Parts: sequence; structure tokens; C-alpha cells
Amino acid sequence: MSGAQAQSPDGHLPLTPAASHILLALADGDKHGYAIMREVEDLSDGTLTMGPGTLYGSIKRMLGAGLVEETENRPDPELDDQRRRYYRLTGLGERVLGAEMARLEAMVKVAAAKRVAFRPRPEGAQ
Amino acid sequence: MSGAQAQSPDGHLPLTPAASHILLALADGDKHGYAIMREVEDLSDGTLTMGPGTLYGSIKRMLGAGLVEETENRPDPELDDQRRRYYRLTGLGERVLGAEMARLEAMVKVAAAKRVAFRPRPEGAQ
DNA sequence: TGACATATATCGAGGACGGATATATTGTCC
DNA sequence: GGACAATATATCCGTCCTCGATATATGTCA
Repeated sequence: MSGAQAQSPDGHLPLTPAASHILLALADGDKHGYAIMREVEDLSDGTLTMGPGTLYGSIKRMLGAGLVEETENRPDPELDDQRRRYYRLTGLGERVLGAEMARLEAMVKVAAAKRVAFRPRPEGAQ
Repeated sequence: MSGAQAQSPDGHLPLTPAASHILLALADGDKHGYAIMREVEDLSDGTLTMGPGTLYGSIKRMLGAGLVEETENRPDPELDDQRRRYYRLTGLGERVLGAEMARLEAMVKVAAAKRVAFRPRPEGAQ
């Protein structure tokens, strides 16, 4: 590196939907792959299902792009599971997530300005 | 159809990013293809560029899915251009858009709850 | 008439997605 | 301890989506 200038998130936008959800899942703490998958499905009430192909394929791409990194920090051995691989956001990943969320928020505001009737899916729908 | 029961938007979610943007562009009035393309790029400050392949391919799929339909309503002949094909949202398309916007809004709220720092792209960035 | 912008349409390469499959480890129950 | 289900990671492959290139026709304006 020729300086302390942080890499711009611009080249990484727009994110694919899977990448957005993975970054968001990691925003409040390190997680392992399977936990990411469960959180994505929980938060979307089952609208989105992220299969293992999408999950691990996306993580591999995001590692290469420097959006996430593997961490050696592990929880108490009592709660741990040696098979797990934990991931965390990089600084770049944080900035890209922030930019992507700002983009989505702008889109939602445009919809509101156009008087789109926001309709959550009916409860119980799977 | 066997009744007046409106079709549920569930089977159409989640939308592809291109489909979301096309529905949103049509939310405040009928538009022709090229105008949709320009609006998507304008609203995203150039972050998203929708090429003709994505645009017309997506419209074709959405016509088949019943999310949009072609309309015969045309503007004043003075402002018209006979090459244009105008599209409008169907009732189903409106409901699907509403459900998709609710999903994005929920995602943005989760991000806010996780204290993600929303960072719009710097002005002038292309 | 010529030049350029507008407008629709299709094609093909590359990438992302999702389900199936495989393998190993951990936890639970009898 | 043994059987079994759940957890966890990983890869493969078919399908769909995206994107740029290309083609064609029409509109606008000098």
C-alpha cells in the first residue's frame, strides 16, 4: 500500500443479494457459516432460503474480495465446535455494507414517495 | 379464473434486482422501456447500469409472469414516438412491489438496529 | 440528406444461485 | 456404548440472470 487511504467501496457495488445478507448477518459480531445461513432465513421469515451452495460459494468470493476474513477468535471451548469456521467483517466490508444499506434505504424512500403500499407477507405464509 | 380471489405475491418473491427496479420505475405511471432504463440509472446515481439485455429480457419475463402488461394508452401524438412500447403495473405487480419494498425496509431496519453506519457514496463518484 | 440520438430486440459469455450430494463431527436417547 | 439425528463444511452441476456487443429502425435537427 502506498498510504493509509482506505479502499473505496465503489467497485464492489451493487452487491448481490446473497452478499448483502451475509455482510448484514456479520454486522453485530463474528459468526460461522451455518449460523449465517440460519439468521438469513430467520430474518426473512423463510422468503429467502440460502442453500449451502450459495452460502459457501459467496463466502469464498467475499474472502477473495476482502469483504470478510476468517478469524482465530473462538468462543469458550464449552460452547465451541471444532468444525466451525468463524468469519468477521473487514473494514472494507463494513463500508461496503454501509453503502449498500444507504442504497436500499434510498430505494425504499423513493417507493414511499410514489405512494407504494408496503405489504408485508401474510403471517404464516411460507 | 375460478373467482375474484387475487393471486398471492408469495410465489414471485424474492424479486431479482432488475425486476425490483423496473416495478418501482412504473409505480408512478406508465413508461416505455428506454425511459425505465434512464430512471433506474438516475435514481442510483450511476451505481446501477441496466443494459438493454437486462431490461428487455426482464420485461419479457415479467410480462409472462403477469407483473406488468403492455398498454395501448399513448401520450399526445405530439410527444409520442411510434417505436415506443408502454408498460404498466398489473394489480399483481403492485402487490409484489409492495411486498418487496416491505422486505427491503425490514432489512434496512435490522441494519439500523445493528448500528451499521449508512454511508452514501461520495458525490461525483461514478 | 446526413449525422446523431432514441428505441427496441436478440445473442452469447460469464457469473450467481439453488438443490443434490458427500463427508465428518457433535449431541441425544435408550 | 451404540444408534441415530442434527450440525457443519464443502463441492458439483444445471438453470437462471446479467451484461456488453451487435443489429435494425425511427426520430430530430441542421
